[in-house]
Amino acid sequence: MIEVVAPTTVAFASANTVAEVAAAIGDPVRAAMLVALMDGRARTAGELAALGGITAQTASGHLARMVEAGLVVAEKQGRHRYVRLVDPAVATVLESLMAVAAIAPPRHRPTGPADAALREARTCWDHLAGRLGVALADALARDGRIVLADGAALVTDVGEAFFCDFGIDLGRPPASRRPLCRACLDWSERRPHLGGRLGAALLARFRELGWLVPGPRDRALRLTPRGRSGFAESFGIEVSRAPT
Amino acid sequence: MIEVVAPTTVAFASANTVAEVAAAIGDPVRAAMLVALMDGRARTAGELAALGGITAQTASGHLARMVEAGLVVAEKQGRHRYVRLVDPAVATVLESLMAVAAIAPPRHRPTGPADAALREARTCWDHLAGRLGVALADALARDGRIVLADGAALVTDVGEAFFCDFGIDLGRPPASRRPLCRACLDWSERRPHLGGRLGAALLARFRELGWLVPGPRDRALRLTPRGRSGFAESFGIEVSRAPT
DNA sequence: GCGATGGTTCGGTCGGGACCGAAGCGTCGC
DNA sequence: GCGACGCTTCGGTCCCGACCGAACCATCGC
Repeated sequence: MIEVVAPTTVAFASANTVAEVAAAIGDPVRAAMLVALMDGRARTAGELAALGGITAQTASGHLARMVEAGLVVAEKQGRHRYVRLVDPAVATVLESLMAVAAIAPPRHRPTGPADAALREARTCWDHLAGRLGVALADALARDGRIVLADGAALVTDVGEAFFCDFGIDLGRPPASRRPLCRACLDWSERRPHLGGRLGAALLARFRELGWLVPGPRDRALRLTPRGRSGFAESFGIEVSRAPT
Repeated sequence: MIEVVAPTTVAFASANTVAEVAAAIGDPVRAAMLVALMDGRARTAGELAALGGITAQTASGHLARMVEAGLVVAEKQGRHRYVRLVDPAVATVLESLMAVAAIAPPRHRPTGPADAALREARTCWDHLAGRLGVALADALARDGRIVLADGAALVTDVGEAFFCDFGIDLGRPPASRRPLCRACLDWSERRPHLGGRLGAALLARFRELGWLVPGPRDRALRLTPRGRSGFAESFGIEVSRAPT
């Protein structure tokens, strides 16, 4: 018997605070900073200022506002101040905003060469996104290693054995309540890729194997020749045009 | 063999457009309007103006901006202008914003009586959310009718038969690409409830059976005495304190 | 100690946008 | 036709916030 208990004193978010959070994202410079932080890594205030093309003092104001809104946290380390997203939920907001922005009528939207690399393969929080990420989810589902139905994702028994062979230990640490395997909507492909602990472990393993190397500054990932053959052999994924 | 094809000409969302969409949400009045539209129903411009406590001409400006940002669509009908969310993806953004707002440190956040009713049971786009929605998902999972693992949700064979008995036809209309059953994070409970086609069908059936009746203006749902016993008998859900 | 570096605070400018009053336009009811 | 109604456009006010220059504070290397 599941009982619905009386109202708790949980914090309640009214429509006003939705506006506050949205407004804190709704500035070109701040949005760029947040997107840059989506890979989960922390950056210094100076890096973020340079990224936004603004002076340090303006960036300081932006950061203060985002801290106030509960989007990022900052911790001092020596004379640097490292900033990171406060929670994966923030990355989720950004992804969903991108999805809505992608629906909107494509007005004058200049797409540069960096965009192409991002569409190809990038990190989403700590897992793999982009065309390669979607293809990976498709391949795993095709081979019965995961079930990818209706936006949901589950690891099968076959899959568990496979991932173990591939060098990923899915033994669940009791401390972590993080979902094992989450279907995360890819904003550029409009189809799901794999998130959660499995998604993170897969990306970590790919980097360990030297299949993917991170870009210098942005979230783009570069596929190495070894990765090219690796994805083909282990997952049956043929990348038609390798990004150079 | 799954092939990753060369880049398509899909519309690309840069960080700037994320800011545009977020800024279009990031005003207290506009956010309140959008939240009011989250049930998927359309409202007239005048209703939304009254809801925000502003004059008609100011509301007109807000609506124009939200249309421009691709958040809502408006269609004229006689001398009224009906406004609705452009896509469920917009509701997803709002839900995720609420989730982030709920994480943020609970500052002076006055919670009124309407909030309590909303926490109890409400519509989320077109399905059931709130404590009752979360309890329903829990109960269905406990009875093996769905599998609710790691934020994912799948209907079992047992469940399919049960839902059929309950008066819900899950035969998939080929035209609809909408997920059958989606785990939707409940912002007030921080736990998943059921969305997708199944979630929508369940709520529709509950209203058909007279178990739940919609509130006059907001998204709150009221549990009827019949619903109280119905939820107990069919799902084993005991609501400890019925909202009057 | 002293300068260099990273970051913040203060003061001031300036543009965008939220708001309303008034006027204009289309639709409905009579 | 005529007024009532729903909504938009125009013009104007006002305030918030994004930005920078300058000064200030903390830390590091020496």
